[in-house]
Amino acid sequence: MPKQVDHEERRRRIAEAVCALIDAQGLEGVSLRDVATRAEVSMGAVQRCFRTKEEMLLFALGHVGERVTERARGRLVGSPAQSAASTVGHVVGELALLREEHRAEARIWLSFLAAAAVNPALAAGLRNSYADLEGLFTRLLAEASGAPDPEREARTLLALADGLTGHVLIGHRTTEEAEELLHAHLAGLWGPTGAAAGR
Amino acid sequence: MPKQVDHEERRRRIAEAVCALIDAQGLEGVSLRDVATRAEVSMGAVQRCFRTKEEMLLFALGHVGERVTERARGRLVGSPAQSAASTVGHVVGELALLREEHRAEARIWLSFLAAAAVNPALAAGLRNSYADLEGLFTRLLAEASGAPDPEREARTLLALADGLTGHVLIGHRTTEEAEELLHAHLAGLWGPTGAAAGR
DNA sequence: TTCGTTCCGATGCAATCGCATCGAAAAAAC
DNA sequence: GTTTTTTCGATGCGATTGCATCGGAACGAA
Repeated sequence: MPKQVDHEERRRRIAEAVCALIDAQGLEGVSLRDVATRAEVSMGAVQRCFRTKEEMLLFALGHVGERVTERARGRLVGSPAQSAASTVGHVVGELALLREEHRAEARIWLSFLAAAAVNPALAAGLRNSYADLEGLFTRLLAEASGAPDPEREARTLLALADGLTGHVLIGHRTTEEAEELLHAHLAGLWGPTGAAAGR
Repeated sequence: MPKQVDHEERRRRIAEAVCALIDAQGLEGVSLRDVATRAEVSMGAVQRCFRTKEEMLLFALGHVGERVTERARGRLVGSPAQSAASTVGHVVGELALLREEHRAEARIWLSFLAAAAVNPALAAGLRNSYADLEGLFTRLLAEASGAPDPEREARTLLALADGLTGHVLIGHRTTEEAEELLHAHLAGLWGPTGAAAGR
């Protein structure tokens, strides 16, 4: 009893459309009709995939969350031989979503963050991703730096990256400035005499 | 030819209503009708005060921006005799919008931030407030710490505060955790041996 | 008073929203 | 081949949106 089309694949496709729309016009600019058009499916298809709009957004949130953490994790295991310090720099750079190519994801992330402030379900979804990232950072910092409290450093780093991302998005900070600030902060982590991460 | 009612006063009143609505349901939940109802004025009044909805939102953004920077500045000059370190701690604590009483402002701020990512006019408004805050922080840090680059520290601090605020809003971080991280970061500023700011 | 101008609140309107429903096409069962 | 069941795309519906328009109240000048 094979279904006519792969449902999961379609959900993925719709999630991508949602992301594209959020990137272009923000969360408020996302209507079911536009999503259907962008995903090149009928409105009925969208409604069958997701019972309600909120359910759709929630899935899309999980989708980008997965992509982001996946990429950070990939960066991590992808360069096991490098110095831990350099690895931290790379992972954070990836995570901060500063690069132009990830600007879209940053906008999407920020939209969800703002929406989550008044929507418990979205907040729960976001917390999952944040917990993952924080754990990843903590483990990374634990083996990379001699800091006595890697968890504290990871939490600080995560918040700093998030804040910088927002500042870059509204043009209050350039990508270069943000990266420099991030690297300077990291350099301060392994003692005032330590060498900064590459770049 | 005195106007029947004070226009500026009314604009203020409407801005407050906008803020209250954003706090409760986010930016998407703000309609002209709801604003009028909340501000206890007619819809026509809202329309005469602001030609368009965007103009209204822009004014509201400026309104909260003024409130926030004003409060931070007030904190600054209000305690000139204290140690600079303690002052920094207080100002940042105020700015981070962590306290429950300022949670509403934090939500509003975050909403505008997300909207600004896809709305140049709002972004410009936000940049003004950020520039003010950054200048304030920079001057404060310059005379408070012996750090060689107070501007860098100010920028980092601002981003960290913003990031933490977001994390608190979605429940990924408690207010206490965030304050502790903020203070720990500050403590690291004036040399690893320096005393932390008061609490 | 009477006229003319200005300001006010209320209502109208076209567009769009999320969601429910429907007939037809396809698949499965027999 | 026929019938039954499921899945599809499309359309309908009530509600809500931002904005435009309208009749009347409030004021100053004559």
